[in-house]
Amino acid sequence: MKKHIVLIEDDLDMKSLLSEYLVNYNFEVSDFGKPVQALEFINHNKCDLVILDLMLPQMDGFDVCKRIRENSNIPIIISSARGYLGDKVTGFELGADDYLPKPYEPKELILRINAILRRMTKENKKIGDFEINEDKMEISLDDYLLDFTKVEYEILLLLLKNSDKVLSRESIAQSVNSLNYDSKERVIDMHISNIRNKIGDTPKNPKYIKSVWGVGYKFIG
Amino acid sequence: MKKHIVLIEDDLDMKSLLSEYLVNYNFEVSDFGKPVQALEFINHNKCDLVILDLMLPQMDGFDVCKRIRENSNIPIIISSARGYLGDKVTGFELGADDYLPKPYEPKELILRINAILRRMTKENKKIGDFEINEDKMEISLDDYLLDFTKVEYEILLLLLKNSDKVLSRESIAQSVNSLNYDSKERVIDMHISNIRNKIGDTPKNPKYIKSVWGVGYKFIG
DNA sequence: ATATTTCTTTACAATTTCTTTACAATTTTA
DNA sequence: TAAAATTGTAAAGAAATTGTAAAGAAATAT
Repeated sequence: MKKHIVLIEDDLDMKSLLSEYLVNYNFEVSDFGKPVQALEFINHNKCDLVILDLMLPQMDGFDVCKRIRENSNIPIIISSARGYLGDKVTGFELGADDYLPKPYEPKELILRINAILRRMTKENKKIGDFEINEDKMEISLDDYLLDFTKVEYEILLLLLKNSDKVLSRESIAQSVNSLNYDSKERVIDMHISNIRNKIGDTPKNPKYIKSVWGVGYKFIG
Repeated sequence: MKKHIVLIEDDLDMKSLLSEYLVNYNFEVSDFGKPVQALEFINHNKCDLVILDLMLPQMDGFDVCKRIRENSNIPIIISSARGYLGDKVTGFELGADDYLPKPYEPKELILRINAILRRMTKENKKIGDFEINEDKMEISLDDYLLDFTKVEYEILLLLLKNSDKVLSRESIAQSVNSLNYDSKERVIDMHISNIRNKIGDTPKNPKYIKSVWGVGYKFIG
């Protein structure tokens, strides 16, 4: 699936140029000249990465960075004409993931975007006793290939990729394609129950999938 | 806990200089002049990040990068005197996480190390003897993982985050999701009592949660 | 079209958590 | 000091959540 990039850049030419470039590299791009709108957008949409230019009119670029970090953990690449170390320090301290001094070659931006996204979308093959092959849509446990339905596969994959993290039923439903949370909530419990059967896990004293009472489920990594 | 960094650099002066610098920034450092030994080390020890210099004698630097990636997902920062885009492309394609052209300011290396490590290890918050992991919804006391119900967890979290501040029962009820203050006020007292039991605290002469007579409770930070 | 598989809903028992009550102990107020 | 207010908590009751069998609906394959 296309990764969604938010571009914050006040120079109109630069904005459209970069935007186009990113689209050519198969990213979905939402570009903003005004940080306020960008912040609004980030808080209400699923985005994968922010590219933030430091020279912005309304608001200090660092302030934007800080404001993004207040509500979100989304990766941020700061690009700036100012290459001073002090600016870099500030940028990283505010939670930026990379700092790219202008002028830079667009290709390098792509490289850095991909490097960060690669980390984010844990393409980890082995997680605990499980082994994932996303191409084949297969998950094995202790070298034994298990047979999951599509929804079961997606739920287990999500749990595995978020090892130890508590996932609410709602967030599971949202993440799992083809599961809408209009459905009665018990759907997910049912799938979890079936997954547990297939991986030989028990709800009480679980080895892999733990129920978090009143919240959801988590994979024990 | 100290993060363990593997430094691969064949220039002896540079190696010891950088090594010392990193140690000053409170990293644990293992430095290697020969990549073979570094690879061996990485495969048999718990390391958090690799700094790889491209100018190496025995083996092409990119080859080292590739070899590391065959067995490990450890973050790699490539540093190189060659700043050509082509080298960057190769580096990132082989799975590097950052590419830092020489000469660079050591401080910038630190910034980039920290930026990457921040992503890798969602660090637990420590407050006094307590350690919080909000993703996992877990709180430990003196490294001992405690088992709380949802409401208990939320109340304790609130108290911890407001160390030394007196919280009224009403404000606790408001902050804690799923607790409405229509309930009789004693609900919170009850939860506090249960929390105290679990963390081994006594109402009189408390170590952690102090009752503030006529007002509410506070965590003693 | 029919059979099969997968997904969703329902229902109910088992379980866990939350709330209330009640009373003793403590602290403040008068 | 006595009365009033507040706190601590055991125990009981109420409410909410979970597990899953079974049945129905929807999608997919034959």
